[in-house]
Amino acid sequence: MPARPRRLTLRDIARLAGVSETAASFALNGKPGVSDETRRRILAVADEHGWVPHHAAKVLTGGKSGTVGLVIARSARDVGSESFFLRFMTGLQSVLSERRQALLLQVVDSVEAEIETYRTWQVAGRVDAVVLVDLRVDDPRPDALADLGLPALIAGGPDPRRRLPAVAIDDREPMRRIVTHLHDTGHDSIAYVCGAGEMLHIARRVDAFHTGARELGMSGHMVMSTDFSSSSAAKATRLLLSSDDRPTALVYDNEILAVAGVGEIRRLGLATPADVCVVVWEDTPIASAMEPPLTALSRDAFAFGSDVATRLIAILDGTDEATGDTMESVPELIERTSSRCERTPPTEPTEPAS
Amino acid sequence: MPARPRRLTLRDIARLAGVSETAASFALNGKPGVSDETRRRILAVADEHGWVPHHAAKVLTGGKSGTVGLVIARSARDVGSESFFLRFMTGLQSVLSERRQALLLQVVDSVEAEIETYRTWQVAGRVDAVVLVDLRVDDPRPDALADLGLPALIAGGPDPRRRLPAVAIDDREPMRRIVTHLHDTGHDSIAYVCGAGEMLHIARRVDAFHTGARELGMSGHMVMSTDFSSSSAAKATRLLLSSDDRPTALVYDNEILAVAGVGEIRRLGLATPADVCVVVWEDTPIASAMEPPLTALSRDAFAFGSDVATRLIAILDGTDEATGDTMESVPELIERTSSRCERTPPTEPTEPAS
DNA sequence: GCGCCGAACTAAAGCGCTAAAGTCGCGGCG
DNA sequence: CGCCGCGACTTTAGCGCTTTAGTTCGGCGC
Repeated sequence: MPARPRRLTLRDIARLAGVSETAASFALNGKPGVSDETRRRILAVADEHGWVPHHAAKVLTGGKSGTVGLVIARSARDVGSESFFLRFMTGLQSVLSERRQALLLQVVDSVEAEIETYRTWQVAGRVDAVVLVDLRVDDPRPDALADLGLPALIAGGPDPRRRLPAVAIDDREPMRRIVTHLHDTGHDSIAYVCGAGEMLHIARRVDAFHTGARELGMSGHMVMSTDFSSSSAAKATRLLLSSDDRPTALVYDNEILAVAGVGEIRRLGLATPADVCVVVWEDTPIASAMEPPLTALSRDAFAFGSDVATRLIAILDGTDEATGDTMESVPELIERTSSRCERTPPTEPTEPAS
Repeated sequence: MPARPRRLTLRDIARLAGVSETAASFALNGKPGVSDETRRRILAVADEHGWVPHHAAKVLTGGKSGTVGLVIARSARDVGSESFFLRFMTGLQSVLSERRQALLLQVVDSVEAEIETYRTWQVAGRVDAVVLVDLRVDDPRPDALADLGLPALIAGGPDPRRRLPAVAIDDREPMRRIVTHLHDTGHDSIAYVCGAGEMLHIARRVDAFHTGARELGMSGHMVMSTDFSSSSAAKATRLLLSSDDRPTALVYDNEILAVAGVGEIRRLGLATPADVCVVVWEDTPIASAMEPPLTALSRDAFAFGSDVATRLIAILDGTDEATGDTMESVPELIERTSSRCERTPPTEPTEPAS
């Protein structure tokens, strides 16, 4: 077996084209200083040999690393449960790939480890920017990143302290729509089975849920927080439905919870939508294929990912002032059978009992 | 705002510790050539200032890039549908993170673009190795990678031409078990709704499906290939069940197809498992939470990912001869209600009609 | 004919690190 | 007593690229 030939360097290309390294560098980077004729020749040689600049060398000489970082702080086995995240990442990638930006991925198990990863990446020059996901209540990460001076964009904020820009998601309006929809179809007591309460977006949804129900004068509005697992969704459902004045509609945070919930409802001898209506906060193929098909909030995770990537690239290019938030469009509520019940629509608002 | 201080270099650390750069380098890399005393001092200084070597510089001086590449060649919007992939990636990451290996991710839309990405990564020195997924029938990638000389490990092979090592998955045995299970519970005509037929693993499953059914003397065994979408799964189901001698059991390739299938079965006025039994090739929370709960093949995608990562690291360390295949353990078939039918078990094998 | 200018190049330095090749002092040995 | 060898360093070169400071040379004005 012949020794693998040393990889081609700029020097080789320059020699082959009969010019200096500098000339070759100018030509290949589209800088002035070489005649068109020479430039063409150099490019031809480089192309012919399939030359690609050595990444490390380029970075070392002040170049950008061409890499965006993403670290996920969840217990590793949990990450894979819902499809939102993968769809989001794919959307991110679709834009990044086009711009020849790579995605550096890391899964860690705590927010502290995540911050440490950012520091290391920053100091080692591994990434040009990072995307921050899963913002928590009282999250130390935006501050940490701002202090580090590592360009960052929050996916799903906004940052309560406004130190980092965000592609924000409005969780309140969709929740308001869901609650209104349920109210308009005759429900007076509803419940929300949500994920981990320390997530900022969950906290916002919970708040909007209560506020919305209260404003519409509903008599019951309960929230049960789960750990995003099927079993705890089933348990929450059982608890909620076993009370005497049980809610007539349940809102689930994602497809995993909803599937578990619907199963549990059936097991309790109740029917959907006749006895209990169901709404899911995520429209996946699962939602529409279930029996009955589930009313769902149709968020476009892929588009969200590409929006984040697009904004991030603008920030890196300096064409975005890297401050302030952009807002994702409010998702549509796709009404399906699971919330099509025969309750009498609310009559004229009755005088409150008090 | 004070100008951000220049990042600390090895030179700074060396100066602060009162030694030469080389001494510092030796100390920080655990190489001989410095006294314990000096080494301690250097380490203390580096630690105190939170020094981390500049990645690009390290790579440039012959170091490994500390990065593993993964490129996914699917139409971007398709990637997010099934959970297997994300769980696999998380498993990968869990091991890689521990070893401070980063994962470089790229989504492209064709196998050709994928090969081009490998070439660029290789020449630019961006990755030390890559993981190859979604092997196709007549896949050009293993050969391309072998020719490039870029260390690679196939997740889910084996490579038909044996040019690359693989962490192989046995698709035949699980399929044999599924078919046998169905046969033993009294089915004589079964069908398999699979994904894209050009995938190598799908081709193997299809083959095992037919072979198994034939060996057990079943009178019907049909296969319908889909594009992994809900709608085409529903269509396949409809077609299969509308024939006069319709199959009494359906096998689906993943949770998306199964959910769509079960919905369609119900829409056709048939019941599961009474009229049609269902088995899914993937046990997710969805499978167990559905009504009825689905009999499913319990593959551990997370463990698969970590096995791949472990083997890859061994290859990079040179502790693995980087040839030959390791085999994932055969997944268990979790029997649930969806395949618990009341058909009479097969009597003594009857004489073939011929 | 001479100086000057700009275009088209080249030489050399430097990014942050590693590694091969010194240097220096000291104990041991014939 | 001179020399060898060795441990503990330092000096120097070099990884592949960019960039700053030259260098050359042809043309142009006067």
